[in-house]
Amino acid sequence: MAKARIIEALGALAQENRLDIFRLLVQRGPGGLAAGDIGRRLEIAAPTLSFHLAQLRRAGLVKARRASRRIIYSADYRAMRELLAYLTENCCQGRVEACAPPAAQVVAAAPVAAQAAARRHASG
Amino acid sequence: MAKARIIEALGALAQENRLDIFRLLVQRGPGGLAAGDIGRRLEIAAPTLSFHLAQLRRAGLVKARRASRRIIYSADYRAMRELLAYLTENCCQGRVEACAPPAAQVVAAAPVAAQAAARRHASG
DNA sequence: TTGACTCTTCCAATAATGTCGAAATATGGC
DNA sequence: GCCATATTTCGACATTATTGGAAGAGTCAA
Repeated sequence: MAKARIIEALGALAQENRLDIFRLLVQRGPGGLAAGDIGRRLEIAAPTLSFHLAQLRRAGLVKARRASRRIIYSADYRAMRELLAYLTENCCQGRVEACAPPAAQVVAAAPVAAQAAARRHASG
Repeated sequence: MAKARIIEALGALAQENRLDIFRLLVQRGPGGLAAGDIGRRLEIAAPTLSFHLAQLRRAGLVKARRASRRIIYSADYRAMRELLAYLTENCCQGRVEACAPPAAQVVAAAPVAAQAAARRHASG
C-alpha cells in the first residue's frame, strides 16, 4: 500500500473539524448525514465544510451519495482499515502488543495455543 | 484522552519525512539512532531534521537522550498506543472488526468463549 | 419558469508548515 | 584555553492549508 495514501489519510484526520466530522459520521453509521446537518451540528460554515468533506473524500475516509437535494455523507472504512494496518505493521515493530489498545493487547499477549484456538473458531 | 493530543500525533505522522523518521526509529528498536545518522540515511538537512524531530517529540512519538556529543532518538510507543486506541474507539464504531487489520479481525470475529480463554491465559 | 433549498466552486485573505544557510550552543579531546 | 564534532536555534523564504463571502449548479415544487 502506498505511503502517500497513508499520509493522505493521516493528514485528513489531523485537523479538528475533519476529525469531528469523521467521528460524527462513524457514530451515525451507514445512514450517514446530509452535509447541511453536519454543518449545523458542528457549526461549520458551508464552504469550509465542503472543503473538509472533499479532503476526507479524497482520503477515502468518507463517501457521498445524493438523496434528492441533499448530499448524504457516511464513513467509509476502507482507508481506516488500511491506515490501522499500516500503523501496526510499520510503526509497532511488527509486534502488535507494542502499540495495540488494551483489548488487543490481551489477545496478543496470550499464548500461541489460545490464538490458534481463536483462529480455528473463526474459520469454522 | 485529549483530542488535541490525538491531532498532534496524527499531524506528526502526516508528513513524509516524519513518517520515514518514525518508521526508521521503530525498526531500530530501543537502541535508537543519533540525529546525524538519521539525517544521513534519509538525506535530510540538519536543520530540517531537527525541526521534524522536535515535532515528533512534542507529539510524544519519539524520545531523545544524549550520549556524549550525540543525541540519540528512539521511538516512544505511548503516543502511538493512545492514537490506535482512540482511532479504534472513536473511528471504528466501537467495534474493532470494522477497521482492525486482518490479524486482529480474526480474533475479533472469534466467539466470546475463545476470547475469554485468551484472557484467562494472559492473566494467569 | 420562477423561487426556495442544498451544496459546491471560486476567490482572496490569513495562518500554518516546511526548508535550509548562517549562527549559536553543547560536548569532548588536546 | 582552542579546535573539531554534533545538534539546535534563528531568520528568511516558499509552499500549502484554512477560512468564508459571493456566485454558480443541481433538485424539487408549483
